Amino acid sequence: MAATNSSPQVINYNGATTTFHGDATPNGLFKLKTESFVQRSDVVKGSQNDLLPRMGGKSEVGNSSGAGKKIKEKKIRKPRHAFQTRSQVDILDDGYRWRKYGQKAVKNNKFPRSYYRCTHQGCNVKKQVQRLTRDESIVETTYEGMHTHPIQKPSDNFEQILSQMQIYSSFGM
DNA sequence: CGATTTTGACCCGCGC
DNA sequence: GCGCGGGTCAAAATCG
Repeated sequence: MAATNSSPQVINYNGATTTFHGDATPNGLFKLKTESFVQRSDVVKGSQNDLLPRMGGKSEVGNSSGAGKKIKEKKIRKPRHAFQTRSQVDILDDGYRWRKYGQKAVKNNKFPRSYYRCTHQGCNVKKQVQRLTRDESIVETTYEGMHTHPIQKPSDNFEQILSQMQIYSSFGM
């Protein structure tokens, strides 16, 4: 469901308030509709969140093949950026294709959290969307990783173009 | 028919 | 050591 490619009706940042927290860009390209800034040092905490070998996953029921050995690689910091967008829909399309791979309910929140993943080959960008119980109109989107491929979506909104432009300027490295 | 969604099960880290 | 919370994957179901 939700938006499909070549869909005439796509939910964009139309009248949505986006709040960025985490790594701010030195460039003043952030001229989007920023109403209120929320400070949250919850992004990129002092923890090692490198790429784990294989955590969650059930290969086979009752399968205990002791062959999973993996050495710990270097601790690479995972770029995690939280975005708070004020929208009525959780499906905020940023121009990329996402495939939902899970949904879990949070204890503090009444609404479940959705996990999305980029359907690109080699692009392991993850994104999670969570609705705030306090404000059902507020959606917290956390992006993990960065895209390295052009957007294959008809972006008719200038704001979107600016958004991706600034993203490339900051993370496109 | 293919891609994507949906739901349940499984796993890991941490706390107690 | 066990429990809780959070996160991921896999198979089945559904949409286009």
